[in-house]
Amino acid sequence: MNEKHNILKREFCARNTQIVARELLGCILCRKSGSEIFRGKIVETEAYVQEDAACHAHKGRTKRSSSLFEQPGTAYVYLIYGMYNCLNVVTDRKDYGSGVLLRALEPLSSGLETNGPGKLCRAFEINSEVNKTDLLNPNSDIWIEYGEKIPDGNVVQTARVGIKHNAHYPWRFYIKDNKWVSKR
DNA sequence: GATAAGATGTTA
DNA sequence: AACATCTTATCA
Repeated sequence: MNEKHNILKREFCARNTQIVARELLGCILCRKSGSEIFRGKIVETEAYVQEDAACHAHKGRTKRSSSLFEQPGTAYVYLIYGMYNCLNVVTDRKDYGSGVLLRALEPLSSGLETNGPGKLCRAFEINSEVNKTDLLNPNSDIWIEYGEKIPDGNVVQTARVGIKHNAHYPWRFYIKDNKWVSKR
């Protein structure tokens, strides 16, 4: 039996970015490291689209943002403040710059105690090598599986974190009362 | 080629 | 509230 049978379908990511950000809550990010597989439930996300000045794809395709224009389900990893990586899932459609930032996970394997996008990537050994890999490919060392469905009553939608432009947009989603959601 | 700013996290 | 730390974008 294939341990990756529950991987997300391409159509899941090929939708409106805010929908994907909402639906990704409860899904499982998986990372293979050697013979071990680490899993974490996604509990906090943020949506970024091309029209949004806070999005790295806002000014069009650049060397850094080019991943955001790949097909839905592609990973976009970038370095922030010279020391932390952040992981995005590309959404919507090819050649349109949009994605969902994964901000926090609930650890389902030990040793993954994290909160916040930077530590998340440190724990999962996500670096520039992961950039532009396909998160929906069963042969990849990192992928996303379907998890539990989060009812609307347990989803909180608020403003995004740590940005200057359009900071009031309520494009951040997290699971209510979940201990692993980042603070700030 | 130089420079400022940044989707963060830790420390005081 | 300061700071660590470096790539990218945006000038010149």
